[in-house]
Order: sequence, then C-alpha cells, then structure tokens
Amino acid sequence: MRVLTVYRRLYACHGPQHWWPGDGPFEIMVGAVLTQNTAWSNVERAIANLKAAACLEPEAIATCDLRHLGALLRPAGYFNVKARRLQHFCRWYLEQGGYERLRRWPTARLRFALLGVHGIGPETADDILLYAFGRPVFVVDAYTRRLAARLGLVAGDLSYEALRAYFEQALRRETGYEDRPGTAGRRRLVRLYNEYHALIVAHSKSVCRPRPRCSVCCLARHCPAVS
DNA sequence: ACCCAGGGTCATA
DNA sequence: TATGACCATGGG
Repeated sequence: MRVLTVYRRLYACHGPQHWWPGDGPFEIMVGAVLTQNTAWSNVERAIANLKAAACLEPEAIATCDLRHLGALLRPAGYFNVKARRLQHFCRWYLEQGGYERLRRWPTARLRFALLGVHGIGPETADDILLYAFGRPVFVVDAYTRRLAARLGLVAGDLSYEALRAYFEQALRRETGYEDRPGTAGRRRLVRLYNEYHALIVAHSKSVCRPRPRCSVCCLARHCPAVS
C-alpha cells in the first residue's frame, strides 16, 4: 500500500487536526518536552500553570528555581526530570540567540544541535523542527511504528532514523514534491508531515466505530479486531 | 487495582 | 548494542 494512500484515508476519516495545539513557537517547544510519555491533557494543565505564573518565557524558565518550576510542572508528570530538561533547553535556546537566530540555521545543523541538548531526543527534536520551525521533518513515535508495522510497510524493529527516512522518502517520491529551501514543494511537505503525524496520533487514540469508518480503522489502539 | 500516555537517560551485561 | 529501571501525574 502506498504511504500517501494511508494518509488520504486517515484524513478522510478524521479530518484536519490543526496541529500543533499551542500558541507560538516557544510554547510549542515547551509542549514538546512536557508531552514526553505523557497525555496531552496533563500537559495543558502544566502549561496553564506556567502562564499563570508568568513563567512561559525562556528567560523566566532559564533562571527559575528548579523547585518552583517543578511545582508548576507537577500535573505533567516526571516533574523533576522535566523541570531540569526545560531549563537546560531554555538556557541553550537563549545562548543561541533565541528563535530569530535559530530560524536561520539549516535543518541538519539545527537538528544535530537539538539532539545535543540534555533531555531532547529524536522525537522531541523532530516535533520542534516540524511544528515550531516549519522544517520538513517527519515525526516518528510509537504510534507511527505500530501503524507502519501492522500495515506491513516496514519491519517492526526498524530504528527511529530508518523509519523517518522511510516515510520521508516514500512521501517525496509519491507526491513528487521537491525538498528545497524556499520552494512551494518544501512548504507542501511541511504541511503534509504536519497533518500526517497529527492524524496518526488522532487515529491511534480513536475508537473503532462501525460507521463511518476509514480503511485503516482496524489499526486504532483500542480496536477489538487488532489486540 | 490495574494499564497507559504524543520519551529520554542512565546503569548494567 | 541491547535490555531494564527510573521518572510521576491523571484518565479509563
């Protein structure tokens, strides 16, 4: 089955997802860290706490007392870990000159630098690249791996990088969009990767219904036909 | 009382 | 390099 076909079916079933849920690049980056292995509803509470404490800014987080920051992040779980990770990230972010500087970096350099920040792994880095910086990077998560494996597109033990390369190459080939800076093809790829990842998450969290149903409906997490 | 969630790091073999 | 432990809250 073509990867683009899967996308069309997911879109037909679930519609546009309007990701990333959040206001502005920095809030998106914060959300990307906070949502690590955590339900988004919990992240929303933590972000609300940060806003209410006037602490949803890089300077505030970078200089904040870790105990205080942890208290604000408590609803998101792993709050001690995430307080340290957020602070590491914000200090790095400010050292590099913030968004206006980082947005000038080529994608490969930006990705490599993000992966060097303590607490930023492949998925968090790619969330940031795609949703905060608008780069054509396909985000892989546990849902993506399970979906691709169950459809028989790839082996189940493929590495993160291999899976990302698979989706990016397949989608570039099947759409014919070219990935060159400043081109319409680049922007289309960004929109496609954005919506695709969001749809995989939405689909995986959805419950399989008799009607209406999409052609990949039996791959939802809670579908009785799968487990 | 379970299980899981839009991961990542670290210690161990 | 490949597992396992650990982090922790909130909803089903």
